[in-house]
Amino acid sequence: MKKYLNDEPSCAVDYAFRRIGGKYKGRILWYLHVNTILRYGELRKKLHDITPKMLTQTLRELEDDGLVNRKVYHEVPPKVEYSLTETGKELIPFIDYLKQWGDKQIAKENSKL
Amino acid sequence: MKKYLNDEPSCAVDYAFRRIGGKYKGRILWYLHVNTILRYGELRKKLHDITPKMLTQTLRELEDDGLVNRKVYHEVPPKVEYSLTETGKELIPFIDYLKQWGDKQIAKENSKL
DNA sequence: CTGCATCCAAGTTGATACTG
DNA sequence: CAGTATCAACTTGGATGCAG
Repeated sequence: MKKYLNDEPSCAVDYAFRRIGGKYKGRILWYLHVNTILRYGELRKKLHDITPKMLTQTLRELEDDGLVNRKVYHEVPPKVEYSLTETGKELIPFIDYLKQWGDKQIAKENSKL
Repeated sequence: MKKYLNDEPSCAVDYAFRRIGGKYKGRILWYLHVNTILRYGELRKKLHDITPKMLTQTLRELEDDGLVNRKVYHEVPPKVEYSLTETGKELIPFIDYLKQWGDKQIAKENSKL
């Protein structure tokens, strides 16, 4: 994650956006909110249009940012579970709100057709 | 803006993210929330690191998405004012929340140094 | 003052094949 | 099962100059 330092009052808004602004981050956080715990393969199925590379990359970024936990089971076959951290959970109300807003906008668009 | 249609439950989250996920959109919405009305040049000063091209481009996207109003005064010199639409205002609680979260995270990071 | 046009650089995502 | 590696394509942002 890039550095970010300036004296703008909205600095924090920008900061937050960069942490959750990836193409799939919103959806991953949402799925982990709804399901609490998901394995790598389960996330892959839910995000049906994601490549393994992007999924791994995105999960690593979220992990580095302290938003998700990664729990590895050293077994055969391997098993890795992902879940929200406390910090990640703090974002849920916000994602909830965003989802409601999105639903509303989509409904509005459909009613125009 | 690209089409987006699938049957995922989190569809709306993704939809919303694409509408406010640009590099400067969060900040612009925030400034328009705090100041209510801003002229092109004022926004440019506040977003001191933005180029005119990006500012115009971003404002057009927000306008097309129905989040900001653009009011042109046909005078010399020209004058253009931007403000939030009703739909745009609905995003404010969300941006507020996000800002608080961001401030908190930044404080946390600083305390670790 | 408020932009638009052009060209280019950088960053982000995708496709495909392969591994412990 | 859960990833990595490599390369290509796409998207976004920046620099500069000009215009109504």
